[in-house]
Amino acid sequence: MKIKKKEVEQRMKYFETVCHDKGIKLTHQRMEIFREIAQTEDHPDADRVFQRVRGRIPTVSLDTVYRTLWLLKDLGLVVTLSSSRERTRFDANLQTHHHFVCEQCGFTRDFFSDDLDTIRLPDSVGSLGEIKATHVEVRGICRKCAENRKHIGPNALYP
Amino acid sequence: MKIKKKEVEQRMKYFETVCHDKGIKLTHQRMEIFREIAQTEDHPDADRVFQRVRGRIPTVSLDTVYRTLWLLKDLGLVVTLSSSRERTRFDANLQTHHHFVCEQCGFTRDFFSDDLDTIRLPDSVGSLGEIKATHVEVRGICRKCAENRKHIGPNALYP
DNA sequence: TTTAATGCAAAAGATTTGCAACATG
DNA sequence: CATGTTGCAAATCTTTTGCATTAAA
Repeated sequence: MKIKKKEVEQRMKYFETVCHDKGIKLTHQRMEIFREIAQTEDHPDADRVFQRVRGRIPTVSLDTVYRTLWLLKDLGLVVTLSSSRERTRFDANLQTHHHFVCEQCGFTRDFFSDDLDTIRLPDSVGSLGEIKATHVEVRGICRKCAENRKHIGPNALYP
Repeated sequence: MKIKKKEVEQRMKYFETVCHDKGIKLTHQRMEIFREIAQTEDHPDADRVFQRVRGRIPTVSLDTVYRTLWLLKDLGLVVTLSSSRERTRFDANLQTHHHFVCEQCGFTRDFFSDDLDTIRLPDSVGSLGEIKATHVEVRGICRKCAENRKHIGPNALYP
């Protein structure tokens, strides 16, 4: 599904502003890679972005796509589905439950809530398909990572 | 964090029952791999399971761990965090929103809900760390996949 | 004894890195 | 023009597969 042209233009403008403010060069590749994500609602992965951008810049390389994607994430211009650069993780707890995940170190802990288990979803969701399960993912910074940051100072990128 | 011994025993019992009922052989490796996930709350990935099981079965191989993990998932004995065997996917929508994900094909669509954006989390969550974002992941089967299943019949494993 | 499961080694996939050439500001 | 960015090729990491051997039922 396509995002409205006007919205895409706004996203591009914002992208350009952020890059300019942070002294990040606005290359042809970066613009097309960002545009690709900005103009679709289907949340492509790196390879899909690569395939599509290649249609417009035939010489673009996959590693540039990867580098740009993580850059965009660091700049806060895109978000990732499924927390981070993580491998698949397994859980033997079959009760309905939810997760807190640390964005920094991947620390994950279950939590339980009857309220959350019974949340009502908008009707529009039901029309997308048959719903099997609903669960809540809370992303944050765990205590240990917060503690480390304090010691190192607020500007440390990787504690 | 460790799961209570009694709970682990129950999970093991259930695992053994399911394997027996489905005619799946109860090998030493499978038992230790399942036990590893059943006895911890930290949701290990394949390699972490491998490292830990290796402490007890030094000759176990990583590919057996992978095969067993996916088998356990097919049997419904474990669940995976972050939907499926997917690569990281990117999203330029910075508004708070939620996702419907098809378990079969990975089809993903945003949805919005003021109710969900303001859900109240149990206090226990706050004690795990600083909360940055909360979002709801709905897993299901999209209409297209449901349609395909119908044509092929209810027993088709992979339409 | 029969059949499925394992371990090995190798293949296939995905992502990252070093470096010379190049483009942006 | 200076520096950051790209593309390439190669390295690295993760996951899967084919096949002979082994073990469960």
